[in-house]
Amino acid sequence: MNTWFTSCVAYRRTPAVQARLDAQAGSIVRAAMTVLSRDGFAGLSMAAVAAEAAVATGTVYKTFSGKAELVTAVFREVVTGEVAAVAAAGSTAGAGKTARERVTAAVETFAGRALKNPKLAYVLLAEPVDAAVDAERLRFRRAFAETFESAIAEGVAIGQLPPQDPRTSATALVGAIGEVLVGPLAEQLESESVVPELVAFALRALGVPQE
Amino acid sequence: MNTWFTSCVAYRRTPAVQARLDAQAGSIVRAAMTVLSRDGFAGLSMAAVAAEAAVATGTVYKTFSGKAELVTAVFREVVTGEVAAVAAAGSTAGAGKTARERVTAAVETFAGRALKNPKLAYVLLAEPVDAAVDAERLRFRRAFAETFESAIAEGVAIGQLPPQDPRTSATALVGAIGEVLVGPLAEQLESESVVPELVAFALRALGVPQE
DNA sequence: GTCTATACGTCGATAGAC
DNA sequence: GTCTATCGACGTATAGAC
Repeated sequence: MNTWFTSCVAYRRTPAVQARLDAQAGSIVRAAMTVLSRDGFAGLSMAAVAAEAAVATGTVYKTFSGKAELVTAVFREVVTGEVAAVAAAGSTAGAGKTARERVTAAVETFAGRALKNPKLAYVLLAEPVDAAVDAERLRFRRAFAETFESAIAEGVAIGQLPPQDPRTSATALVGAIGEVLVGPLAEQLESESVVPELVAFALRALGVPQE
Repeated sequence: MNTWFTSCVAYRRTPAVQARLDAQAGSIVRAAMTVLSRDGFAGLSMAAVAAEAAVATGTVYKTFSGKAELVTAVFREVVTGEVAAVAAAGSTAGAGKTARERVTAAVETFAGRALKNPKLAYVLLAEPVDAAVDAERLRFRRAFAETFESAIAEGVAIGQLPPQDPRTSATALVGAIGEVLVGPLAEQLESESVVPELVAFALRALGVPQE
């Protein structure tokens, strides 16, 4: 009668098993990213992810309680990477950079990465899906804005940028870039001129001195 | 047994009846706008709309096949009005206006109307709902961008604005304004300074000469 | 309005880990 | 030997086609 209880306590998840489970979770998320980049949310079915990860559908539910959880996990994973890339490009780390150089680098990174992976970018920015994804997008946009905000604040502080509310300018810039990219991304055309136009717009908008 | 069939064929919709049906459709749409402004999409149930319009729920289905159709009808109705207001504000009609005056008027109108009716603006711009509404939003944003585009093109043509792609700038501006408004709208705070900040951002972004 | 098809989530069986 | 992770097929709901 107590056999279940005692033996259950006796069983412990060993480090090896835990590591394997963790690796599996990572593998499933990566598979989902692959599917998302290729087929968008429209193609992101549990079956497709399971197939891509080479596991059974039931196995996916061991790590994610349902599709919603999987979707948000993948979304966050991708966004984290994108934000990090843009933050690095616009970072103050390379000291001695002018505001012009930093803004240019950040915008080019943002837009350039999007245009190199248009399907994924469209998915992140605009593909009509559902309320849960919309809510994630709001967070995503804010995360981007925050990386811009500190850079702008510093530019204003050291007089390289004219007086302005860094939070507003950063938010506006993220909205501007996102909105402009939606068109080209939706139609899969990589219009060459869009990135330079966007950089010029951003430089003017932040009041970066000409040349 | 045939009574239904014969009377159906014999029955013709008179102009008076048609007019009443049209009026009722308009009344239902207006009721839906009221509900939307007050409770957002979350409160936009067929029952709530019917109650607001003082008709039975079944009556709503006479003019709209389902909730999706009602939602898009209302969305389009509201958007048409907003676009017209902004277009009028930034219009070339008042000839002799400088680019600065027109940009300022358009942005102030856009943002001002949004902040006067925050719930409705939040609904139009950002409230997470579903794919159908998201798709409508994309059209909505483009409609706005087109009104800005012609004004910018003219400003560039007559040399009041520096060379730039009017389509890109217009799209970017719509994205910027929308993104900035989402924050204040979501939290129902009417931060005083946001409109002037937004105007300043827009003037810089389009390259309007200082003062 | 009905019908089909697609996809989510579950369940029992099997194989392997402890 | 016991327990658990994995598999894959099935039930069900919903959306889209005719």
